[in-house]
Amino acid sequence: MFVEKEDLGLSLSLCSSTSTTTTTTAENRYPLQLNLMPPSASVSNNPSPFLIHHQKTNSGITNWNEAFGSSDRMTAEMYRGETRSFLRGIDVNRMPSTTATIDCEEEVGVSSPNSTVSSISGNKRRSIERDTINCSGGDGEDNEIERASSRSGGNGGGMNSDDEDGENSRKKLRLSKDQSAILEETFKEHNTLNPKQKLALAKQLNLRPRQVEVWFQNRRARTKLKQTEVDCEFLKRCCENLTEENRRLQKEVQELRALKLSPQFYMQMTPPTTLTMCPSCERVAVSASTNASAAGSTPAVPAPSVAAEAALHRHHQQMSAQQRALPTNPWAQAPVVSRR
DNA sequence: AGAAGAGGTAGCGTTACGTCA
DNA sequence: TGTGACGTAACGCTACCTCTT
Repeated sequence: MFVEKEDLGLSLSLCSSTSTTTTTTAENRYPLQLNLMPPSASVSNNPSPFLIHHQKTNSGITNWNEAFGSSDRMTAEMYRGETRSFLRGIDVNRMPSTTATIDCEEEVGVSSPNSTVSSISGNKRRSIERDTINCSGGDGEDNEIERASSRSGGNGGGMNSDDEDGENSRKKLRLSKDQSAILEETFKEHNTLNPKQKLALAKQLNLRPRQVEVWFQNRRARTKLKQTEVDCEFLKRCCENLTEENRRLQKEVQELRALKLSPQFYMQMTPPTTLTMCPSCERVAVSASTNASAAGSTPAVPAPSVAAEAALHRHHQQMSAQQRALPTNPWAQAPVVSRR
C-alpha cells in the first residue's frame, strides 16, 4: 500500500535554501534539509556535485588583480582574454631567464618519453608545452629542477635512477612535503589557477608549470571524489530516514483506518462542542467540552458538562413518560431549527 | 555578422610508478 | 624478498570557451 505524501502531510523540500559558500562536511550537512537543486549562486572550493553548476556569463573583467585572484573556472575563463593579452609578450612556457641553446630533441627524449609532436590538438599543444619547457630548461635549470624535485621527495629520493634508460617509461616524481603543503595551501585559496598563478607557483616550487597544472587537476578530481562519497553517504542517510518515516506513517495510517472502521470509534467520538436537542421539545442543551484534539494531542473523548447532562437527563425522563403516552413516528421530520 | 581555426583549460578515464603492509 | 593494495603523478582524449582571421 502506498500512501500519498499529501495524505501524510509529508513533503520533501527540493528547492535550494542554504548558502553554499563554505566547504561542506558530513557533520554539518546531515542536519540540513535535502537539497537537490542547484543554488542560485555559489562559489565553493569544494563544490558538491549537487551544488556544482556552471555559470556562463559574458560579463567582462577589466581588472588584472581580480583575475590573478580568481579561483574558479568561470572566472578563469573570463580572465583568459586578459591573461592572453597580458602574456602576449611573454611565453608562458618559457622561464624568464631562458637562454635555450641546447638541442631540444635530446631533452625531450629523456624527460618526456610520451610526448609526441605528431599528435593533434591538445596533446600536441601539451607535448609542445612540455618540449618547450624542457627546451627552455636546456640551460640545465629545469633538469636541475627536476632532479632537485625528485631528490627532495621525502621518501622518494633516488627513485629516478633510470633517467638514462627510462626513455619508454614515464617519469613519476614524488613531490616533497613542502611542495605538497604549498600546493595544498594554494588549492585551499583557489582550486584553479590562471596561467600567471601557475607560472608563479611553479617557479616558487621549482616545478614545471605542467606539473602544477597536473597536480591541480588531480587534486580537483580527488576533491570531487571525496565530495561524491560524502554526498552519497548523505543521500543514503536521507533515504534511510525517509524510509523509516514512511514506515512509521503507514503504520499510523493503518491504525487510524482500523479505528475508523470500528463502531466503538464512533461511540467514543463526540464533537468538540455538543448541542443536544430534545427531539420532542427541541430544546437544546449545550455541553461544552474540553477540546483536546484541537491542541494536536491524541483525540480524547470530550466530557460534557455535568450540569447540562443532568438537566437534560431529567428533561428526557419527563418527556419519555409523555412519549409513552403519545407514541410518535420516529421518522417524523422535525421542524428545521436554526442551530445558531 | 557569421564561420573556421587556433589556443587554452577543465573534466574524465586510464596508466604507470612509488610506497607500504 | 616477493606481492598486492593503495595513493598519486602523468597522460590521452574530449568538450567547451575565447579570440583572431
